[in-house]
Amino acid sequence: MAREANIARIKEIALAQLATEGAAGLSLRAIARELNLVSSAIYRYYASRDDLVTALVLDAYADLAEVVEAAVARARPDGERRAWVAGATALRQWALAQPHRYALLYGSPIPGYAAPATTIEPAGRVVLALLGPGLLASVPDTEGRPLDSGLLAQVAAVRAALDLPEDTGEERLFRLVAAIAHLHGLVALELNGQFVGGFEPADLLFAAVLDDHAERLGLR
Amino acid sequence: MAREANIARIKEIALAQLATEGAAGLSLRAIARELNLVSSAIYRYYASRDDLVTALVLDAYADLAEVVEAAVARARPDGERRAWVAGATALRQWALAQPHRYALLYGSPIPGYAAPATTIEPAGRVVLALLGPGLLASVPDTEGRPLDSGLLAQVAAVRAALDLPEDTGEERLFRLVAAIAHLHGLVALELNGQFVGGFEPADLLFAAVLDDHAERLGLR
DNA sequence: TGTACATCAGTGAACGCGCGTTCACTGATGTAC
DNA sequence: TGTACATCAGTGAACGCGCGTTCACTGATGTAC
Repeated sequence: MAREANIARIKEIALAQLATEGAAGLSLRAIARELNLVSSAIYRYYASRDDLVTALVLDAYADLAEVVEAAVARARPDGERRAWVAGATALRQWALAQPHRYALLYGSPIPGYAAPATTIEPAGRVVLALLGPGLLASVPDTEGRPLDSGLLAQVAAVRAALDLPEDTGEERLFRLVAAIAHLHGLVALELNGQFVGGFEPADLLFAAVLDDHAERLGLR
Repeated sequence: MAREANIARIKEIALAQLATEGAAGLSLRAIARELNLVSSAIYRYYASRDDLVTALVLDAYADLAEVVEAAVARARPDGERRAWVAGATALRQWALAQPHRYALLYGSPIPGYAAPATTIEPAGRVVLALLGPGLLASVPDTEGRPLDSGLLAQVAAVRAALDLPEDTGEERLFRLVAAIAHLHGLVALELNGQFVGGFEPADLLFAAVLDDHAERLGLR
């Protein structure tokens, strides 16, 4: 059907705009122009600019989740540690290759745009992909200082949001959440480059931090 | 002098815009309107929109650095560990109180705006503030696995960029850089809230991670 | 096989709005002699 | 003390451009009988 091909073209052009102008500069008129269409014709495909943005967000989450899932699946035979590193590295590569899409998902919010509730679950899928089917289970449960009870409750909320098994230890989950936050911190630093003038954490630092978390998570 | 008061007013209004419209929506005309000025009058104060943005960026770096420096200085008598936690917490509080300014410095880049070289040094000042006058020295030098040599070189680049003493151990510096990346990762997560639908890492998780880094850095 | 109708992608004009930047200018204030 | 001049904040009009969204419409294609 030509309709689907057109939708694909629209998204493609929209992504190119995202890359050059940023999310705030995404313009339906400019897309129409590039498609040799009259500006109002876009409304046959998306009811509004925000609708298009939402479509891009959903696509990006799905795409990223798939990439991470695939990487984790490929590495799992070599152990959960390798799987963790592979998943995180896949996320980083995806972000480096398509910084505009990463920014769309994890960057500063787009002024005037509020992501609808439909994006919550796909966002969770990325986290689940990083955790993988076996990572959670293979992190040992106790280690180091015990967690504050309030913190336990907070972490339990993540468990609920992600629909993880009831018996997932909060302490394990806490360490995983912290590791994922670290992951995003490094990626953001690398992408925005605003950390220390000109310095990019890059491959090695990234690998070292991942490794460190693997060690502390007790993965093998 | 009235000039300085007007510059202050302009910046004030610009910050308010930043908060509501985001950096991409910052408009000289809107500022003029709010000041009951004709739009061209703004050009008596800033040569262009980008100039104004740069002024806001410089202000934000300076302001943040000051806040962190003060917090670190206050806590130092209680030891370097407290100083680290205090500095990081100050950064987080600043970011939570003024998310738009944090986004201006560490968020996704503003389309069409390239920060001039004059912003590099002020950016470094924030990192230096977090490191504090004594933190670097009080982190023990060796621990755990030795670092890859390429990574050592990368970390040495940070040392040069920040103008740190020649004898600053790379391994120490690496752990500090990683900790700061973690810090930004958590803050970005808390601000953007896009991590796991609706979940915010918040106080306790933040504190636990900071504490963890303090432990691993060997701070007391 | 042929006709009547519905569907739907795309048109073109318009509404009402925004923006950054330039330019020649006015008019008040401050400075030098 | 008074005059001539420079400085400079602010004016108002204009240039040339952008945007999202609505609306009545055309014309081709597909569907039902």
